[in-house]
Amino acid sequence: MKDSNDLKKAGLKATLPRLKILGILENAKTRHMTAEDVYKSMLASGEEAGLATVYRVLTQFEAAGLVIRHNFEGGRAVFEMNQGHHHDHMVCVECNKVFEFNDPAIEDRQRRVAEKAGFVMEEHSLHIYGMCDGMKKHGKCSKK
Amino acid sequence: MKDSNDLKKAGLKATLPRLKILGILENAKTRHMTAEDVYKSMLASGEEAGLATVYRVLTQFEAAGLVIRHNFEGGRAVFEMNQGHHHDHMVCVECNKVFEFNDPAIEDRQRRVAEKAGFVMEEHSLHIYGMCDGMKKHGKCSKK
DNA sequence: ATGTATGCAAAACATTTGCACCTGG
DNA sequence: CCAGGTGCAAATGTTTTGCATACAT
Repeated sequence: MKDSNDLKKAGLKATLPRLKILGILENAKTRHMTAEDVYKSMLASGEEAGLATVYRVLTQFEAAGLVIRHNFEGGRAVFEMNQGHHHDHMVCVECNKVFEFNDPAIEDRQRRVAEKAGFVMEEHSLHIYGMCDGMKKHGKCSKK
Repeated sequence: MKDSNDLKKAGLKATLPRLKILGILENAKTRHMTAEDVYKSMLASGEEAGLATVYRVLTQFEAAGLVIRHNFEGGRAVFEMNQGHHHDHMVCVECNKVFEFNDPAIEDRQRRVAEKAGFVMEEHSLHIYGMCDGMKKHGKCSKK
């Protein structure tokens, strides 16, 4: 659970908007939110806020390693708290729900592939798009 | 090697801009091009062309399965001819060069992961970002 | 002919930036 | 107090769309 100390460690003043955004990302039911999602959540909780600030703060948090930005298909970026352990994502094309997973075998093979190509891997992302379980079973997902 | 027949099969008239774009994508030295790349290439070969048309045609080609669109990091989409066989990508963050690879073990694990989660996979993308061999060896890549 | 495509300009988005005002330490 | 942060509005960059004209069949 991050707090104002983590912000200071990152060289960022513990301002109200930043603390608020941190809280939203930590307590969100959906761990993966767009900048707009965060912005709306701030407004909803009666907070003065500008969308530009949300973007600025999220970008700073990303640089500080506090959050991770993902570019899934569909144009808008989504952000999630960085929990320290790498994982990949499955995204439901029906309800947009995001599922996390980690497969050591895949991670290992990726390392090998990069190495064999003389490639210095900095980061990697694996996205699986499809239809989630809820959609299959009930004809629709939570969101749709 | 696709031609006007493939366009007709896709329900698209064999117009000059479409044939030209098809040719550019097939013969490009760099298999992965942005819409702007294609547009500039058309102008360079003395073709009347609008960027909007390039986007429209590429989108139609994608829908027809003729080309594949990728959303790498960095905002702009890149397109490549669909050669029929799925592959993943390594992108050099220095020179933007794109390398293709295919690892059966990874493909297999992905299928398993999705299956175990009750997920009906429609597509998947694996992107490795890092520094390519040329960059490591010569201090710079072709493009930079 | 005639339904489609095209080019241009304007619109639509997501995201970033300039700037005057505000605020945390 | 004062550097850094914020909100707002305007700018940016990419992709999409409306519309009158041009083209393939």
